[in-house]
Amino acid sequence: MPLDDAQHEYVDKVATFFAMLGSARAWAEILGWLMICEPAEQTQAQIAEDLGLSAGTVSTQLRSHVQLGMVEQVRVRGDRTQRYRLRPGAWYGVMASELERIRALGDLARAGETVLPRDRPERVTELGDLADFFAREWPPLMERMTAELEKGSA
Amino acid sequence: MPLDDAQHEYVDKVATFFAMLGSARAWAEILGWLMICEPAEQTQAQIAEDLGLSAGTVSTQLRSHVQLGMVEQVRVRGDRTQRYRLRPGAWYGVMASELERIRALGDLARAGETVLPRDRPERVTELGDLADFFAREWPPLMERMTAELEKGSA
DNA sequence: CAGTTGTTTCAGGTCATACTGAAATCATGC
DNA sequence: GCATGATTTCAGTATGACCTGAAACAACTG
Repeated sequence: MPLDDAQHEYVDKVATFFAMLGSARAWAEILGWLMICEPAEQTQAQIAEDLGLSAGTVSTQLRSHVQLGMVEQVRVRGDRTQRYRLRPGAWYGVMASELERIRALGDLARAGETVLPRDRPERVTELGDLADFFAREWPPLMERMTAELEKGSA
Repeated sequence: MPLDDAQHEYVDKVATFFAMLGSARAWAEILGWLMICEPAEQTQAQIAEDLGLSAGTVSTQLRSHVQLGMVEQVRVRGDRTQRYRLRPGAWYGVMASELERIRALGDLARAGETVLPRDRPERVTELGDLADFFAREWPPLMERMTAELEKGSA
């Protein structure tokens, strides 16, 4: 089913947002469309057709989504075609994975201690303190988040 | 003062990290150098010389840092040259500004309500709930952060 | 006011990457 | 096993970003 005007506008809005953050346009368009398409499960061919993208682009960018954990494949017995859909809890997963980046920042700060400047060393140490703080706070924050979101959907 | 081996390695580490997140290499190198250079205040010419970058690149990328609030200019009376340094609390500011992105995500989710799919509408609504959650949690988290970091530096 | 040094601007070269289109590959149904 | 259609791969193109180098500009010194 092709996109109507409102859907097209929304896909564009999502694509613009994520493109601003550095994502490939096609990557972001696919994400936007998978948020609102009907049914939620779509084949690569359908996505390519609906968004006017080449099959190659859809294949590549979908693989990226799958690797990032945003999208999952759905096997349908008796049907040759694979379907893809936004993974339940996809948004939650994105936030949870931020912890890895926080840890990487902490590593970066610790590596800086070997070249710690005498003048204003807090340029480096503040980063370490910040990373430590978030490394401590993030897990309980994630727990509160899941508790809150489940409550909403119950 | 040119970089010694350890400093060069660290600048490279910082540059690689931020380049992975999509930053320009020169932007990230300048950031890394401003974290550990001595003294903390540097002129554009010094930075260009030390990092082996052109004056134009340093001018452009430094302006970006200033606009993002990471770096500030230091006026020195009686000296023709402007100096730049990593802003105190620069890392804190980065985290605090995340609230804007959270709000933007919320706007995106709300815009999606006009095209809410019948099948699995939580693809959109979960994003909104998530954004609302973080919009509520972020300010108190920031307060705890500042309290904690001040305690450490006291 | 001229000279010197630091900064900004900008045209051009270089490089990385997104995307396409087509060929190859794969998976399934008959 | 063959035919069909979906998916993957890949060479080629194009778009855009980064960076440089040079010229214009600004700010201070003597």
